[in-house]
Amino acid sequence: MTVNRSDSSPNDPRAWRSWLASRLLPWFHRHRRDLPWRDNRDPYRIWVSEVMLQQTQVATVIPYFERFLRTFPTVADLAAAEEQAILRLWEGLGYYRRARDLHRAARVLAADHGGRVPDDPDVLASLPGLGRYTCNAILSQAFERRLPILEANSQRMLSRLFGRTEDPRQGPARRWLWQAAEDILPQKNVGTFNQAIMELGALVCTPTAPRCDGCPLAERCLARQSGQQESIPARAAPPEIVSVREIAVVLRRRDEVFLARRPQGGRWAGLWEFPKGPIDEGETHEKAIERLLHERTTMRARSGAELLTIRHAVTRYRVVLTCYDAEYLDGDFASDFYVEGRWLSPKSLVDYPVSSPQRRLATHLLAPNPEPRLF
DNA sequence: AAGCCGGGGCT
DNA sequence: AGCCCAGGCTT
Repeated sequence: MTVNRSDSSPNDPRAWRSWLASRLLPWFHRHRRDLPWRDNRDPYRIWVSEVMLQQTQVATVIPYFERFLRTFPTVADLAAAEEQAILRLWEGLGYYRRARDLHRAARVLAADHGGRVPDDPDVLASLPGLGRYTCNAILSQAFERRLPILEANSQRMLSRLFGRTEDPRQGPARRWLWQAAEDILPQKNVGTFNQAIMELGALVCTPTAPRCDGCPLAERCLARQSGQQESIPARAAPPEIVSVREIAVVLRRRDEVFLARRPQGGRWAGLWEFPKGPIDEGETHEKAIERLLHERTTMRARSGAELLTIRHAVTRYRVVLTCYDAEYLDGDFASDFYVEGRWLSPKSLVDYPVSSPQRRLATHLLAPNPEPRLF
């Protein structure tokens, strides 16, 4: 068996293990924020917090978390809830599939696992919404399982610590970072250690202007030694701006509102219904929309000033859209209109003081003869 | 591997 | 006005 000589290299994360724990754990003990999901090791609390924290900052999550746990203190409470009640508490957090997955997973646990969050990686990983990060975060924090985590904070912190100049989001670098996150795990206090890494990333090793003066790892940080702490992690290359043909439309028929959209280069794959419930059997969405619309759409993909133009002839459907610089359209025919800015961004629509962006949109669209508004 | 989901905070 | 955030799922 050959020995990988990198094992003894100073850049081998395994060689940093004891030093890291000795620097990180005392720092965390001193600087850790008092966050509501740190009150105890209840795996359900940790689970909910981890899901809410996905792509969402701590300060945003706190009030949602507290309200959520007051309403649904246990897995059983969550499992017994209506999805709409859960979504209502989620309004404003975004990524609403997280809430639906949380609900579905709670129902599985209530039905098959006695309403407990199991100390079992295979069971956890089988639940919707629980990927590698979230599973390991729960298992390490609630059950002291020796498993690594890698998310935005630790990814940035480890990239700097080990002087990794490549894009940490790309495959090989990402695999290296996961391995490093595993290699540096101490034998004890794994949950605390994982939290300490993230806390350092959140409080000290920040995306811009890292506070190296207050960093317990500064003396060995390779990025700092080479003055690259500001340039690591490498920025993702900005997405190439490509002109694509895309079309979007909001349809209203009787009391039902539909939002339809053709994804980039694809066929009519996306169609959501607002507020909910199927449209009539017998007429496919695709057929109806194809028939209704003659698109003249040029839209630059993702970001930048966009132009969305829709031409259509309406027969059975009524098309309603109120947005920036757009004309209010209603009736059996419609003229051209376009939306500038993000396509159907909730903020570009009416600021309606009710419920989620989706519901806000739906409510607005369902209102009789809404007035056009400029933003 | 890339696209998609999303509102809010920060510079 | 961008960039970023305690990611996961789908294609």
